[in-house]
Amino acid sequence: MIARQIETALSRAQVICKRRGARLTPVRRRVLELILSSDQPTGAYALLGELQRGRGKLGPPTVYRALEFLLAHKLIHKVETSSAFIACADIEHPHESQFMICDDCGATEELRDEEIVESLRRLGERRGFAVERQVVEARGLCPACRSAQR
Amino acid sequence: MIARQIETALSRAQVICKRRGARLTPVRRRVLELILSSDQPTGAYALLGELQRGRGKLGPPTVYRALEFLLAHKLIHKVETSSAFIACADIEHPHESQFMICDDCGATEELRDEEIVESLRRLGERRGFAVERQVVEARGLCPACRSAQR
DNA sequence: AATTTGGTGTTACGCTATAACATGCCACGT
DNA sequence: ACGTGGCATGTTATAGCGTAACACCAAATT
Ligand SMILES: [Zn+2]
Ligand SMILES: [Zn+2]
Ligand SMILES: [Zn+2]
Ligand SMILES: [Zn+2]
Repeated sequence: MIARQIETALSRAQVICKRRGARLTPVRRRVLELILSSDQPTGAYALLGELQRGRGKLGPPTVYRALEFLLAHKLIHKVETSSAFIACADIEHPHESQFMICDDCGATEELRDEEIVESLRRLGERRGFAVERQVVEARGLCPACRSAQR
Repeated sequence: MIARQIETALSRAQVICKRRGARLTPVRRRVLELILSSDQPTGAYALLGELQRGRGKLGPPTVYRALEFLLAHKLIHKVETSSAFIACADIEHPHESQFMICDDCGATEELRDEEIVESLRRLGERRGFAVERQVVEARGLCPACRSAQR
């Protein structure tokens, strides 16, 4: 993402937080900025490394707490199979989403398919299960790597 | 699972491996047995601990290599959001499956819904993505914990 | 017999995540 | 202004998950 878009996204996040009485503090804002800057999912320790470039030595809890906040407010998603974090593509409308992850280059795309969301929710309901969170990730090869393979 | 069923499952696994020219060695068989014995997903280090009770000190690679084999042959599944391993409920028919995991008690159920499998595969295809592996996990509250909460 | 292959043992290390406690900051009621 | 309670952050230590690299051995292949 380019600088211009990042600023816009940060402003929007700021507004959303204010509306909810939540505080997008400098640390949290900076972590979100770092995640927005990368087009691929970023690991917690990579974020920590970047954070430290500005503020000297910091411990993992600092970044994990910021991540916890950003996750709670759905400003970012966690990609479970990569143990990494990615900016949400539509923070105005909290949602469940799905991810396509390339095993070759790591490219990760956020998708939204209501059919899958509903199927999974219904599947749980039928069993008396109250689904709170969905993790749906498809791993494989992206179009680019797919054609490069041959 | 009770001892009787475990033996049956192990025998079936043995047959399947032989058919494929794969070797279900003592270590691998033992790890599978441990996973079958637990009705909840088991972590690699818990398995390692059990393994050591019989064979003295062993390192993590021993158990991770066994897990790698069992996963490759679809005798077990990995529950990504728990970093734990669970026996497959139908090893005769390799498949993609989904999991319902209780955040409260850890109870984990393997489901099979072809609709979700197909939706996700098609979703990938539409984007030129070749889906090799699906991770579909729903976290929430199981029926028991749900009623216990009130 | 020599070579190859696959499985295991061993050591060491890296990455991911959290517990526990200390410190600092700010809003609020007095 | 003062104290206080709540929240965010800093700090240290440790737990949990996973793999690289190399050594060894036994069975299969030549
Ligand atoms: Zn999103
Ligand atoms: Zn790719
Ligand atoms: Zn299964
Ligand atoms: Zn439960």
